[in-house]
Amino acid sequence: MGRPASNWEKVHQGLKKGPWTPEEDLKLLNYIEAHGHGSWRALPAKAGLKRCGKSCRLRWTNYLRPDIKRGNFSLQEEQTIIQLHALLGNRWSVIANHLSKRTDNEIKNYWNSHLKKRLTKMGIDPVTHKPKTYSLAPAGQRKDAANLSHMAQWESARLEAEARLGRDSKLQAPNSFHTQLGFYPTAPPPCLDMLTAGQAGCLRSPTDSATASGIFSAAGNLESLTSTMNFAPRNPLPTLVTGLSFASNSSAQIEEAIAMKEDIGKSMDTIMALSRNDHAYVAESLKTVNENILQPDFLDGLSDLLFQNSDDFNSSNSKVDCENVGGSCSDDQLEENKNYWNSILSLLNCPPSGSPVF
DNA sequence: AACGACGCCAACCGCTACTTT
DNA sequence: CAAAGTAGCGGTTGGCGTCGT
Repeated sequence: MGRPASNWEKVHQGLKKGPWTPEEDLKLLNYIEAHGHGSWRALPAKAGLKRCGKSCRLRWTNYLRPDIKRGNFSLQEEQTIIQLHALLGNRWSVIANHLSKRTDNEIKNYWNSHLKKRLTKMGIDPVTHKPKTYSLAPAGQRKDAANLSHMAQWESARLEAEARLGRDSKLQAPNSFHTQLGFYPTAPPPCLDMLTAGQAGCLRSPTDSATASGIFSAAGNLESLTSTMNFAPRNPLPTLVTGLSFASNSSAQIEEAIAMKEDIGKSMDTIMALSRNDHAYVAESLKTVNENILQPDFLDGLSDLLFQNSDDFNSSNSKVDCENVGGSCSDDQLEENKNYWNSILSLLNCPPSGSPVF
């Protein structure tokens, strides 16, 4: 008798499961090289494979794709994964988007089998990326960290948008080789610094969330941002606006900066250009909208904000952490922490391909 | 040499989001 | 606008290799 077959079993009756043989790999590879993958569901029959389309897609994306880097992770890659995981959590596909040539599955496995344990050994909670004693910290220190958390929320959303645009751009700008194969390798997502600025400008009060929502909706592909941020009710004064105050020392300057950044929100053309990877248009448009947004001062201010927060954090929680692991906090370690956040910033401000948009 | 414990990683499978009809 | 189809994501599983006893 036994249990009734599940839906999956009904659909996949007679299909092979388990490890792929070299013959199967070859069939799949040959077929995709000749015809592209097209519809994954239809592919197995056409390619002469007794597998489901999903299995073929997974085998291709995680193993056979020619643009996959295999082997040990470099120190740089490890650092990137840890930093992005601190911002994004288990959003492996978004993280993978920033580690060219690595698959989300590979990163996920590496995290679970290596990095998670390493962080745990170091006394860091791999989920929150905070020292395990963090919850005992005084309220003021937690507030500083909360600011960082807000920052992370924004950057998380931005990275998600980048990943989305990256995916979309694969569909929009294939080269002949990829057209032939029917797939597109990881394309450099356009730099969304303007979105960061847009967020800062448009979200200075809870009521402005509607404006932001409109912008993201108009951008079409960015719509899901609104669903992941949860910004307005909980964050009446988003951290990035505070970040602006580091770039502009007087309130008049802040207002001016905010007003200018709202121009970006109004510039739907610019956003649409961004979503279609029309970098030249975006660059030109931004120049006319607000020349100050992407000035180094602004980003430095943002960076300072992080440093200030992390310095506070250093002087309290991180020191606790240092003591926890059996040492004391030196200036070097503080500097290291500062560099940690600096590297996050630089990571976020540079497309993974290293190709500057502006 | 045999066995069990453990770790790694490819693949599975269910769920969700997105697209098409 | 709803339903159906499709693709993508992420948690989980199971097989295989390695190491220790």
